Amino acid sequence: MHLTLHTDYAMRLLMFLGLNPERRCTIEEIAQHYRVSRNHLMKVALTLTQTGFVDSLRGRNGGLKLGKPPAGIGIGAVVRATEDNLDLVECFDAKTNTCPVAPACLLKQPFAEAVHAFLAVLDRYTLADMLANPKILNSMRRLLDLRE
Amino acid sequence: MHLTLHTDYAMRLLMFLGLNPERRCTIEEIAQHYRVSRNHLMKVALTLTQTGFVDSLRGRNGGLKLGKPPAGIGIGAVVRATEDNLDLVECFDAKTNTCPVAPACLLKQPFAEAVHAFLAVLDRYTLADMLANPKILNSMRRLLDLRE
DNA sequence: AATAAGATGCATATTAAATACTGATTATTT
DNA sequence: AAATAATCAGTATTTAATATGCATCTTATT
Repeated sequence: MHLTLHTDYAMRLLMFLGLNPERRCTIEEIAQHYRVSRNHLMKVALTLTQTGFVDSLRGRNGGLKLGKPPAGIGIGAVVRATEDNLDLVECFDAKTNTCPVAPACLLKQPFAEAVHAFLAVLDRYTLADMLANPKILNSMRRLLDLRE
Repeated sequence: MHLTLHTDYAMRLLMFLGLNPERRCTIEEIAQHYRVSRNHLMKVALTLTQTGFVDSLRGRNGGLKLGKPPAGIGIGAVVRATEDNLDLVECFDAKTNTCPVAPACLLKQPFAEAVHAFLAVLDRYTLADMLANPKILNSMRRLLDLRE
């Protein structure tokens, strides 16, 4: 059980923007900072833009900034937006299910409840919580300096 | 985010054994019942045998039966045994992590907590709960009859 | 001895995810 | 107006994880 890199990158991107609130950051620079595929990050940025977590501006001097204040960006909401398949087991999706016992099976309930609990925990945290530690800002700055 | 078929099949296998407590069932017949790969199910059976959830006997008249009473088989424990990679994000595993911010990042904590909550819910259920609905027995019997 | 079952290891196929590529669109600067 | 720098969009390719298949070995019963 794991989340996709899509979600992982989404969180990193949001953290980067949260640590640089005074300006627009380009996808290019964020990708370089994390040493991550620029193309993939671009799709992540698109998802986040379409869901309103990020505000994008095209053209020269364009780039990304947060679409909401960090305290308004819930981790659970981001995961729900970026992780498109939260169906834990085959039988969660009637379309693809092949298990003949599914209609009478009692397994779905606890799994659904477990996913709910999982997201409920993430809903208690926001991007602001992720930025609370001053060490992270220093660490990111240092890494940026090293690279340049 | 999803569990592997390995876990899915493990639960189905345990339910089948739980519904047929009076005899040993062969992997072959369970695979046929769910219309599932016999080879894959065999590996699932091995995992469950090695972790004690299932008791296996080789040779003629051999087969599988539950290794413990249904009320002693927790869903959370089964998931932990069959799902080998519960590392939600890359940085959970220091060996494979590539994110340069990981040491200072605050993201790990909420995700770890969320997985914990997820498993805690499953720990509240046992195989006995899954077998509580008489409809499932009927449904399985009917499907078995149809097939033969 | 023959047979029927699980155990084991290796090989292959399938699928989802990640990445790369190409071109289009938009805005700014000169 | 032209050049440039950025995001947006769609498609194709690569890669890795998962699932499946196959061959052989071991064990127990008849």
